[in-house]
Amino acid sequence: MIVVTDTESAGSPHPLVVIVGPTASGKTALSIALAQEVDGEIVNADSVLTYRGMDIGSAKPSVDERSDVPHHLIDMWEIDHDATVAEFQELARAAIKDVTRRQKIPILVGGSALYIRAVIDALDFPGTDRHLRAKWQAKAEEIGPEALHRLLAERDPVAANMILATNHRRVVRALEVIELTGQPFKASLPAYESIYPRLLMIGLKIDREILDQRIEQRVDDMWGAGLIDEVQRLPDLAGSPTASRAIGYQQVLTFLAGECDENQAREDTITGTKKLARRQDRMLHKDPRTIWFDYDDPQLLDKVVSRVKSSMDNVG
RNA sequence: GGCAGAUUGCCCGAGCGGCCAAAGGGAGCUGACUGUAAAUCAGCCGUCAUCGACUUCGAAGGUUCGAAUCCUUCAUCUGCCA
Repeated sequence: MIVVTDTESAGSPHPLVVIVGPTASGKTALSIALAQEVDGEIVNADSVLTYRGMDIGSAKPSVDERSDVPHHLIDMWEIDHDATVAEFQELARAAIKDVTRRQKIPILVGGSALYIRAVIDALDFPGTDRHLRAKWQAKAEEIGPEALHRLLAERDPVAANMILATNHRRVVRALEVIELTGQPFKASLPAYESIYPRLLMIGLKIDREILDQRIEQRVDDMWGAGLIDEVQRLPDLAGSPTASRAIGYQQVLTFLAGECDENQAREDTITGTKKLARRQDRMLHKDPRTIWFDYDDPQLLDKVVSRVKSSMDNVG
């Protein structure tokens, strides 16, 4: 297991603060307010915020908000960049190191458990190879999913046992990794043990009914703010394998392609966002390290600030 | 006012005498996850429950061994005629 060395974090009085919660739970507001209180800097852990030009549909913090507090890993990629967790992991760890070195508190903010865990836990990604992946994808279409799964079973019975044949994407990925590394595909996530010894995880808890209302409101606001225009200003979006999948963008692209009407796209965005938020929430709740607070607790900021401060006092 | 057609579970929608608790889809709930994760996939989804039992297909009656499916009346909605 990788452990961050003393000079990087362990001996530092600065913890790594992580703020998690489903989409529309108020992470952005909390993280900015917290950063101002404790002299922190924000490290984004959201895959869509990394893209330049995707502002409205990603609910990206505004330029104003970002001028109050330094933000890292936002707007760092062009639309046609293939996002990968492996690359993100490296950049995020480097950003945290940099913030810590400057004696500021890094605040990692995101809704995807995999992205958060990629940064804070001992995950080692084998990387990707476009050609290998394309090759296996083609193979999948050629011989069909069952045959592909049988191939996987020959090469790595353990992985095949853990991956359903119907989950083409994971089967393809497993075959890709096996060929890339020459090693079996490790198909299970590690324990919830951070490589950052001074970790404080804060979760925002929100009732689903209220969350749904906020999502509806948020999507309506996005429409009013010109999400469709934004998509039209991004000619590369449709061809991008990762950016085009973002909720809201995906639906607007479908509308612009003439495959549904505008209202349908708006409604699909709402339900898509609700599903996303639920999935995020369920996954996030499995992490036993997270300390949960009500999203609308009037003392929220005070409580979180005092957690952060007490974790700093406890040094040594 | 006259003629024709509809009414199915949270929503859409198939079913047109037994094989129907009722296809399929959506929504919802839950789970998996070293990947592209705002992705991908799986299970559950009338009620209670172990096989099993019980209440459903606009409402009320009727025909039949047996009805979501046939008949009658009522209610609501939709087309054509006035």
